Amino acid sequence: MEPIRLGITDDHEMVRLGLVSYFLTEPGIEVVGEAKSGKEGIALAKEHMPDVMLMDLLMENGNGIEATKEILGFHPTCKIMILTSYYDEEQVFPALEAGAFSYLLKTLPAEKIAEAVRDAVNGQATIAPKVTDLMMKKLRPKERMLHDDLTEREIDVLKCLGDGLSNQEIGEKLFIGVKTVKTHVSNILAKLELTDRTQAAVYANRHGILHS
Amino acid sequence: MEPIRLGITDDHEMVRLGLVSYFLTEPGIEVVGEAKSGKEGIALAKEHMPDVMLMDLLMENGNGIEATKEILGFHPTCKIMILTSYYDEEQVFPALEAGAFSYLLKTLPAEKIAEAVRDAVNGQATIAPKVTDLMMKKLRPKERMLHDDLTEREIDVLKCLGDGLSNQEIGEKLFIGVKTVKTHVSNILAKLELTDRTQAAVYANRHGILHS
DNA sequence: TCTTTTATCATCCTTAAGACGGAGTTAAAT
DNA sequence: ATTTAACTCCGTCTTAAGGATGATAAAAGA
Repeated sequence: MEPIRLGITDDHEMVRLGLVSYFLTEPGIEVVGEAKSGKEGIALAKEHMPDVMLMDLLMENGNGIEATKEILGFHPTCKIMILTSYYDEEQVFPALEAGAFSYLLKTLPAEKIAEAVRDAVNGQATIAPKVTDLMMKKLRPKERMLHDDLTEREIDVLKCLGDGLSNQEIGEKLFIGVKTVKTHVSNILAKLELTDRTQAAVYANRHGILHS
Repeated sequence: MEPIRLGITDDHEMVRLGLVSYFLTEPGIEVVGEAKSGKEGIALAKEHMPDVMLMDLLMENGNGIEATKEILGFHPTCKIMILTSYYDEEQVFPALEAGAFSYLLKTLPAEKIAEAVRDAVNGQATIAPKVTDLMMKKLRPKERMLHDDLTEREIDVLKCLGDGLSNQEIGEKLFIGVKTVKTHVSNILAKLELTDRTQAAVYANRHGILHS
């Protein structure tokens, strides 16, 4: 049987070293190339068309998510396996949306990683338990936020309230009249079931409705 | 010249592999042992008394900071070099207080790590730039908080403001008259250089002045 | 002991806030 | 074509908020 052709993209030199040295002793898996950035990873994939690519996420030059999309563009059967230290929501979902096949944490023993590589070739994805937890949390119907009912403009006003601005100041900031602001504020208070702008300011701050 | 005797404590198998395989090719540095937890690291240090120990921080069984303290207890000349992925305040300062000699990030190329190990033996500490940034931030005299001037009672009132309570409600909660509350609020606004209760509420929330 | 700070309550005055109702415009949805 | 929703603006009315100022009593310092 042909060995599995594996690519490695990771900006940590030691991680690359560790993986390479491990897979040297691992029969059936051949490391066909290493890359230390997203860009290099893309080039590597183009050149060697590996069966599986181990891909770090946070890298200096072109992140793993972009690289994943790119690679799948010209090599759609490549099994791209995210191998990262983090498991933030910010990372996990974009990565999976980009088409990553597996999602592993670097805490995983090398043996398990090799196993996951073999599984990937057989169509079996491996997702780290901590990541599945996150997915469950995200996928379960999230509670309806009161402020989902707010219109865009009302959100604008609420953000200003969250900064402690007066109606006058809000009007100047949003280029609308004070009366208009008062209307928005009243509507906001009604929708959020609050009694005054101070509570609205607290609401905005505690729910992270702030100027981005 | 005797080779530098190096210990490695890290729960990531790949990192250990990477380090070991790198130092195999590095003259003058000999890896005398590996450990995959704080506890193992302590045992390793006890057994081999290495000149330098590369130490991860976040590990399952006994973290790197505890291990650092412990090891320096019986082997005070050991240069313990933190090698971690993170650089939170939460990690950096306890680690340095514990007696860690250097603080490196895993993003560092292997070559630089070897260099840092040699430097450590010669008494030259290496601290990652991102970490020194943190240190500067922490060490610079922290700005006087405006609310240091507030009296206890005013803090009580400010906490209530932070919850969006009206003067009436605050009075009921603190068992004082509305007039008194107004006095306190006015004093708070003057001391914090704010214009109204809404800004005070924002201040309270953003500075974490909340009911504990 | 004398002074300062803190906490309490008070009066007068001004105004920003907010409720309520009405209305015109645009854009999207039906 | 009609309805609905969103954004805008206007006026009236009521009240909570807040500034300025003063007073009293207890506690803490000097």
